[in-house]
Amino acid sequence: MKLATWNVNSLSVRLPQVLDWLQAHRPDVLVLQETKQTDDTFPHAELLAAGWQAQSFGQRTYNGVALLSRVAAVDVVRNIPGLLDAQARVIAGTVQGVRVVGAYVPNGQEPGSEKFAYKMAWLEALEAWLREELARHPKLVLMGDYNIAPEDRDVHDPDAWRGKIHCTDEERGHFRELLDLGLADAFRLFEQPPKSWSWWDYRNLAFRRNQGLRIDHILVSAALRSSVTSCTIDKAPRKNERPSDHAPVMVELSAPVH
DNA sequence: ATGTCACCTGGTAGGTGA
Repeated sequence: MKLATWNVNSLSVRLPQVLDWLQAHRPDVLVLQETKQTDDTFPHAELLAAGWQAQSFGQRTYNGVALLSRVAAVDVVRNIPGLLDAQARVIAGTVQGVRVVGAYVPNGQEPGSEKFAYKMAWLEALEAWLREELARHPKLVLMGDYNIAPEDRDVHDPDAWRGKIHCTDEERGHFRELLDLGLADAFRLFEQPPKSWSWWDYRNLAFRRNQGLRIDHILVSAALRSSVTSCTIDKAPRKNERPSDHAPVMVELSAPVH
């Protein structure tokens, strides 16, 4: 079973690339972030024609998430239950016996800002909900754009980024709390090339210089950990014309044990 | 390098968010 996450920075702009990528990799699940379009304009027909069903949770201009799967997702949840949130950031569903949570964690803008406080509160709520969700669904994958670089090795220039957004101790503390729920960072279950990033700023020729951060992650529950056979970042779409600033991250599971 | 991209409003540019 292949599952993937991709912040597409506008699905209406990136739909051709998403369709190409689906055809090339044929994942069972792909969660999208920053679709930036409302559900009434979501491209269900194009995706269905290619073989993927979609659950979308969009909004105008900002945010927006979707869950694409070859087998329809069931028990679909939009946003974090119990959290009053005007922003569309979470879509969850069960696909082929695996609970899939797709998340677009708030950016946070700058430590000390209101947006940073929102990010911290949002992560608290995510952790509380996931604790319950894991009890209900031991086989769980949490994937998306976390807007957190967990360690210095996930940052192209750790000294320059120290204490900056995505790299603060508070954000990294929240990432560790997610791991403490029993989740594992699938990417780090394997030896990986050094300087592996999932996001490169559009500015400063950052991609050409490989100046990026690893902020898109796939966390797997303890029940799934031993069935993970690979986890990779696919840089190829970042080389497209008009790319997203993020690359897809993909995980492969051997047939889930029932 | 405050260096780009996407989207909005409101208009042929400027603001916001990332």
